[in-house]
Amino acid sequence: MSAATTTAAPRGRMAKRQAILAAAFAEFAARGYAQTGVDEVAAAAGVAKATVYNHFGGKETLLREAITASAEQATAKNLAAVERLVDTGGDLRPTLEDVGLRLIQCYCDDDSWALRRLLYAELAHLPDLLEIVQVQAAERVQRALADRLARLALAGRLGITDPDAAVERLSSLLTGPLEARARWGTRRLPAKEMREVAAAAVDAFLRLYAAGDESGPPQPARSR
Amino acid sequence: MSAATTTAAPRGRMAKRQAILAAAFAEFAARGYAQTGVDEVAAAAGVAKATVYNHFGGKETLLREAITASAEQATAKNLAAVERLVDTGGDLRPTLEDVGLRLIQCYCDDDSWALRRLLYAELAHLPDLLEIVQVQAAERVQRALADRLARLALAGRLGITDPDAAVERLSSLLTGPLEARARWGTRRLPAKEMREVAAAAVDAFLRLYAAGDESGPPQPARSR
Amino acid sequence: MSAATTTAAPRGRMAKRQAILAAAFAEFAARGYAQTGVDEVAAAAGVAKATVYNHFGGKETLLREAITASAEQATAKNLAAVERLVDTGGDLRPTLEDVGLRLIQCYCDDDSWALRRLLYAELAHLPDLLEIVQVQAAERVQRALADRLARLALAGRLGITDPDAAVERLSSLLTGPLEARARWGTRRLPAKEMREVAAAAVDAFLRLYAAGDESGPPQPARSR
Amino acid sequence: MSAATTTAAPRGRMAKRQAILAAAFAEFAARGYAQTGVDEVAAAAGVAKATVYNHFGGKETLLREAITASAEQATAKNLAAVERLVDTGGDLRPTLEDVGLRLIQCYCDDDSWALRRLLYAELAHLPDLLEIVQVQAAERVQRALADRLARLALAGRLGITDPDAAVERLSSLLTGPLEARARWGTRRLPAKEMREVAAAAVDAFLRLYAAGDESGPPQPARSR
DNA sequence: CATGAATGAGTCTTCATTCAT
DNA sequence: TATGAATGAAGACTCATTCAT
Repeated sequence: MSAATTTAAPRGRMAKRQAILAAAFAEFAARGYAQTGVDEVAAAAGVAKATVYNHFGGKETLLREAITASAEQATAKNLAAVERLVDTGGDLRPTLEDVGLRLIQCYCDDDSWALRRLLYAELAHLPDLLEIVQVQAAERVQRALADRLARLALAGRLGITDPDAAVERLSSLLTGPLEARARWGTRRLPAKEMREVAAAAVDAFLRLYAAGDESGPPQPARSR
Repeated sequence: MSAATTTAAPRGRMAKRQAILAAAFAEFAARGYAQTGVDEVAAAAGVAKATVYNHFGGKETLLREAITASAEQATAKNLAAVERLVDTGGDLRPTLEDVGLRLIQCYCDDDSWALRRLLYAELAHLPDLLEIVQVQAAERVQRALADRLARLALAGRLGITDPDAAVERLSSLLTGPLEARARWGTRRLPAKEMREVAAAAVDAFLRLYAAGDESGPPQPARSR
Repeated sequence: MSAATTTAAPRGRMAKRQAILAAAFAEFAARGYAQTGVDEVAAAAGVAKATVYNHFGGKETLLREAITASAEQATAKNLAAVERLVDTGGDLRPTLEDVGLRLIQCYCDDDSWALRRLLYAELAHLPDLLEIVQVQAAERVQRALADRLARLALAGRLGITDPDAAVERLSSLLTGPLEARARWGTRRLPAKEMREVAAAAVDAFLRLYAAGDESGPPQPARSR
Repeated sequence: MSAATTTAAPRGRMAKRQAILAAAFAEFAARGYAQTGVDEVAAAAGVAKATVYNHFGGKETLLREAITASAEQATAKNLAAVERLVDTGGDLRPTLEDVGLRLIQCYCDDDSWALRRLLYAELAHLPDLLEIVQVQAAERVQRALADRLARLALAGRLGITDPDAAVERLSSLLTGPLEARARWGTRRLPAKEMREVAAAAVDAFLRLYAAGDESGPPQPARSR
């Protein structure tokens, strides 16, 4: 998507719509929503400015739809990663490390950083964006991951009582270190460092939730 | 600071400067940098628009200085929290929970969310802001916390080999859950939930780094 | 052109461009470049301010193009006057007086004064304007006049050796008195006075360059 | 005067006033009246901005007084040149050439060009400036020159009937070529070229007004 | 439907001028 | 009187949006 800046004029109508969306996300991500003019988006998409209005009606809708589309793509990638968390019968650690690494790669993707930047920047301005991303994207991934962990617990491979709490811990251990290490998206993490973070997170996670260890989280039922 | 929107006209020159900075941060945080006019900042600070330019020379400098000032305040609060991590001789858990809770409170402070929003939003636009906040604020707190943990390890109270890695884990466990729970700053966490998160994080941390447990992190020396 | 201040909204695109140019020259001439706002030019042209920017990109370009256009018009008028200097076979004096009077009328035209005012005022600011006017306008007229005088000399009607020097003298005698008499454009010269100046200049010129009189200018080849 | 840009802080009150006037003329001449801020004048004069207002009350007065002062200096120089036009008994030509050259030098002085630029630029804006310069400066010089020519005519050295007309011709021949040659003040005339112009003008003048030649100007009494 | 052209509202910035010390 | 600070009015320029073709 970040490569859609210059496109050969698309022929179909839907192709034009897609080109505009892609250009919009790329430009907004590069310079920020307010700093990007509709002209620039139109130019990057290879259409006239008025065409953007014909398709989306206004700049705000354009942002909303561009963010929604991007969030959907990101969610799909995350879900694909989670779906690799299957019990192969062997050691769990390499499987978890693989999934962890893939989730980290999703998190560190350029578009992913751009999406978070746009969200943070415009949250105060467009609060309903939160709904889209929180409910449609983040929670779906969390739920899918919780499902898989619950299944592994049922199978006796992990000592998990509260899958939601376990997911929260695993996610925190995976993504917590990334903001600082990737300097909020301005530095590209080398693959080696990603693997280290994944390994460290999975190691801690396994020590916390070893099979047969029912000590789990100490709090009573979580209040959420 | 978020209450300084309407101020009785301050008398000294420095007082005016401070009023402008406070107003700028509050207004930028509320509506975003690009969406906020210098007029609005000036009005909120109770000065004329030109006075803002006399003091700061332009809108961008205003943002820079407002962010720097806010980051300094946030850093001071964080450091104060870290400094409460002293070995009282008794059980470590309540001390860690107290410090953890305070760090969470810092993280969940309105100004803190506002600061992160502004940073995320303008990072692409003003990359040097990262230096200020990353080096002057985040790393300083991390280092201070690592120092304290190292001291506790030396005293045999924690089984820590690599203090930096331990800090990374503790921070992740403490702040990782907050973005989703606080809905990126649009929901105010109840005190009870903060305590829960702190307790859960400290519990996991203590289980990972129990005294005498030298298993610690599995990787060799971290590559950063 | 100085009457184009209020125009019925022109329909074509070029018509709008011309209207803006005319309005710009009139307004700049009336109040000076710096004292005239783009709003005023736009209002006088009957278009929106942004339209001015769509066409010319900025205030400075607007001035440049307005001056260029005006200089072209003035040059055309001057050249038309010069072209009337043809050898009718009869007495040369009335022909020269007619041409001289026309040149004086060009010089004393309101737009002509305005053009000189703008040029003088902005020369330090926009030095390349000199090129436009000096080369494209003044020198073209001088050359055309020199050509005609040379032809008359060849025909034995005037005793001219160096046509450039002769033109310099004729121009000086014609326009030299005008600045003071017209009070630098703030006073409109009566037709009678124009005729007097023309007659006096031509009389002196004819006495200096009577046919058969080869005394001419005393210097050797001019050093320019 | 054009060297007064940086001044050691003057001590007396009048010295300060003079420094401000000199700085004002220099700055106005360099960048134009509207483009020059009062700050810049104050800085160039080495005083505070408010001091300028204490002395002159406003920017417009500052321009008026600076122009007046400069015009007085220019007039003095011109009058000094004219006063050298005395009958030495010998050939008139070298004397006239000397005076003519000096007048040309006055005309081509940097301050002189700057003065004309400012006048032209602000004439529409401040019409009373014309009075100052036209009456106090130009006409005084013309009258002084007419007086001298009349005296030479009375002495039988020149064939002049109407001294005003003769002055008009002499002035035109002297200064007419200068605008184009000096490119409206943007090119500095070499001394050789000044001498050429002076010689050519005087030669023409002497041929027009040779002693005993009473043909003079052909018109009836001039209508001014 | 796609587009080039036009626009009105809004923003940053400057500057002549005044005031308190 | 001289000055540093403050200000209100004004101006250049931009941009999201609409209209005529």
